[in-house]
Amino acid sequence: MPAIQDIKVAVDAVVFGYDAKQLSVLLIKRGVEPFKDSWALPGGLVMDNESLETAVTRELKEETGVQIDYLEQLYTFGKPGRDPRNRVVSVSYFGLVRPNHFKIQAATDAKEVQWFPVKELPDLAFDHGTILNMAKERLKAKLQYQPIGFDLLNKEFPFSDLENLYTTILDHKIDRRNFRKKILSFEIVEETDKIHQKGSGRPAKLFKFNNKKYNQLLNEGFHFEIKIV
Amino acid sequence: MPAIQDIKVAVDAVVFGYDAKQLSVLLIKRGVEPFKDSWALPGGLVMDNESLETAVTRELKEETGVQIDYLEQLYTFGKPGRDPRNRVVSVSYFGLVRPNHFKIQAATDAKEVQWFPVKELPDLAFDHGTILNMAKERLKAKLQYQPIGFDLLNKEFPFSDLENLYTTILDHKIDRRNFRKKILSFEIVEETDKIHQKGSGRPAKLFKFNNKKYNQLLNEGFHFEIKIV
DNA sequence: GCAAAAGTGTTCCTGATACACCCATGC
DNA sequence: GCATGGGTGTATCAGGAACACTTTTGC
Repeated sequence: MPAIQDIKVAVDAVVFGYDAKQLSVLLIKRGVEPFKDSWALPGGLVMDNESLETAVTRELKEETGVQIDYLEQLYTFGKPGRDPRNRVVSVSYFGLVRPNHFKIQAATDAKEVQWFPVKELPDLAFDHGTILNMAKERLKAKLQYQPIGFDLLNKEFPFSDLENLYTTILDHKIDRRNFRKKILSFEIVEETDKIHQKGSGRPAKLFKFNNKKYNQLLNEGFHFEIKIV
Repeated sequence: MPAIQDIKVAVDAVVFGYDAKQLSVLLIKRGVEPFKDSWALPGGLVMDNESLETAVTRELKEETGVQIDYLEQLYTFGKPGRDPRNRVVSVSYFGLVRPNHFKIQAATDAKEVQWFPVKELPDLAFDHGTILNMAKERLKAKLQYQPIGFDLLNKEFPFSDLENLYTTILDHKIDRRNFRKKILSFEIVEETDKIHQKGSGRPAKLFKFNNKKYNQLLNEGFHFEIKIV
């Protein structure tokens, strides 16, 4: 057993947002060394008495001001040398926010915060590029077997938003009729009596995800699945 | 930022073995406080200059003597209070071993090592019961979308072993003909020219998993899938 | 010859895929 | 009246599920 272990524990978050047919990631510009002025994932050291989840939520709030709608653990990165100063083990998280929680504001260690479309990412500090890639894979995979897409849309959304979300993130065409049929067959989205007008074209009914119904179906052995490719 | 962080980093491993139609887990009896004489997952503190994977492998070798055939990260547990002494964040791993690597031998912090059938588990130290449950879920899920079952069997195995492995771990009946047809249709297992005699009954051809072929198919977009339930 | 496990095909049915036209609105 | 996006049904096809008898060996 080592006499005294000298390793720090940090958390980092990859937070995705979706709006205007674009998938974006929340990044901060570091205000302190190392990698001062580089773009990086929001995150920081865990405090002695808070849980890992509390730490991510706190750091996100402090550094970016975003309110998170979905959060899960992604992976833990701990190779010696990933931080040039001390050994740091980083527990990374994967988060999603709705468009109306997009308001951001930099503070503490972050001198800037910005949403970057995933197609136009800057170089990232540390091994954050690796973490981000893993998060993108996770998002693509999960979209196909868990209804997490709804956490990227407004609570009430036109069907075309859902459809665009899938085609954009998975980068694949979908047959509109079959997609709608499939989603509706799950009986986890409900029609509302609201109607949405988007400039030109026929107005669209708004739908909403019924989470209670989803959990109930889960208990009965239901399995969400949208296969693309 | 906290002045000085006081958190330790550990690794723990849930190692599964399969033999004689039983799924077993590798546990150690702790030789030191806390939880002295309790059964626990093998693991321990990470040394300053080793990676997390190296740490698990080392601890497994030291404490149990097993050689691991498959290893992946499972989840990181870090709630304050999970260790009665210090705050310890544990990165847990999920491992599989083949029957012929079943030889075990206790050492260092472990005063005993033993394979426990998952149906007859003792109470575990710390939150190791939770970790073990998550590992069981992961195993069940992965069996259905990755060919990891082969890492629990001998390199060359009769088809019935594979079939029994699936029925045992997933706790569900499978149609022998459909199962064989499905697996063979993937073209990732090959017939060998060996034959295996198991007491009574007709001798069985031995098959082996072709990992190169599997990886090649993966690149072509192949997706392993055995759906049960 | 009988007990035990291995090996093997066909039918049916469900669910996925492919595909094109009409509708409601703004300008 | 035309441009824009929304809404809808059917026919075909592929893959999953159900199902039982024959073969080879040991005793």
